Amino acid sequence: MARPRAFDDDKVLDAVMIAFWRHGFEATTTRMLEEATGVGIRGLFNAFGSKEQLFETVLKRYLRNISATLEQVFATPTRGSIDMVFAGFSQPEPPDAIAHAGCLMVNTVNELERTNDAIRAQVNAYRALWKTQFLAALTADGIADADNRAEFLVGALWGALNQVKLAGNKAAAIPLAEVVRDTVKSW
Amino acid sequence: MARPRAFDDDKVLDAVMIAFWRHGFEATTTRMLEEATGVGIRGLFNAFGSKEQLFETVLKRYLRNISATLEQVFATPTRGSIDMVFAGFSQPEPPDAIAHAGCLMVNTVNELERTNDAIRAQVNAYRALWKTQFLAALTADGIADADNRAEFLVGALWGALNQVKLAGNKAAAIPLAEVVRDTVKSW
DNA sequence: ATTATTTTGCATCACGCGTTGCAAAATCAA
DNA sequence: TTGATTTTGCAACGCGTGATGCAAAATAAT
Repeated sequence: MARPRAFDDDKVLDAVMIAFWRHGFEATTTRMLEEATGVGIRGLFNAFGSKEQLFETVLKRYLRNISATLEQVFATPTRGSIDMVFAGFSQPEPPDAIAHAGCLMVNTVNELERTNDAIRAQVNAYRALWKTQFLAALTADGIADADNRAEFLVGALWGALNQVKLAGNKAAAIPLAEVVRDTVKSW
Repeated sequence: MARPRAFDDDKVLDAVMIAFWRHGFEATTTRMLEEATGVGIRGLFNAFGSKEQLFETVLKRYLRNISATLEQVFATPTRGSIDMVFAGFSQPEPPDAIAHAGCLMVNTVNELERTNDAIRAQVNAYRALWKTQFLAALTADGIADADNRAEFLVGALWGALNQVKLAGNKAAAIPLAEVVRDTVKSW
């Protein structure tokens, strides 16, 4: 019927995600996307719409990825699940990872007013996802003041990720993470 | 000898600071600065240099402002000083304040690679300022593991400010702040 | 008044941005 | 092969950006 697409959508979206992750929405130019994906901008726009729609698609993908990981970690929600999250900062990252760029969603917070409502909604959804999981773990372990403490954990996590972005180094958040782990243990 | 400047430098820098605070460095255009200050861009550039230099000047000003406040709060550093910081989220803000925009320095983290080294250095200095004060308070109160805990407090504070920016509402960080206050009390 | 010096407003510059028009190329059912 | 349909690459567009050239305006010492 028609000419088939010459590139792998998943691979391209991953490359786009990394580009946005590293540089943010605004600072990532369409020319950079071309270079990162190896696909002409005409092809990208034809397949995924505008730059903003592309960003939206990528955020959805990011949310889905993390969500899948969280479902495993919090499969049986306990204090230990929370501990695993913050222990993650101490684990060395593979050389090809970009965990040193912080978190795509956290980084996006500062660009909210420059993007659309759908994007704002996704950042909020991401935050809500974390809170839900933390809350489940605290509740399952019968910990008091669970709601406020879940909110606290989300905030601490975002502070850690912000610090990672600032330092350009995942390990920079280890001291913070350690105190959080101790605090959770003490609840 | 020469024609005197027609505007008040302090007032202008305050207006510029608010503009950058609200929208970030990149998203604040020179035209917006004109409107915010009532001064033509030619006047601004003539007085303060380029947009980047202007941002640098404003960051320095911001750092100095907060530093002065911290010196008061931590004049006699104790647990209570730390408590005051996080209790601040519960205090209603005057209608003209822009505390709902989070913190200029925290917001700037995401723009670091798009600006120069001097700006990166100032953000780091700001973070170091907070850590120093927290550390002094913890040490003065003879609290163990002071260094890590000071790091933790900075991270928690930045997470809170990031949340404020996301919600556009200072009160959004209250649950987090309350847990931090309790935690500090328990040390 | 004259002169030296700085500020100011206007118009404008070159540049990079996101996006699109268009026609050639590629595919596959008929 | 034909024809319908989609993708692709090239060039280009309009727009907003940070920054500047220039001359008029404003000051204060001489």
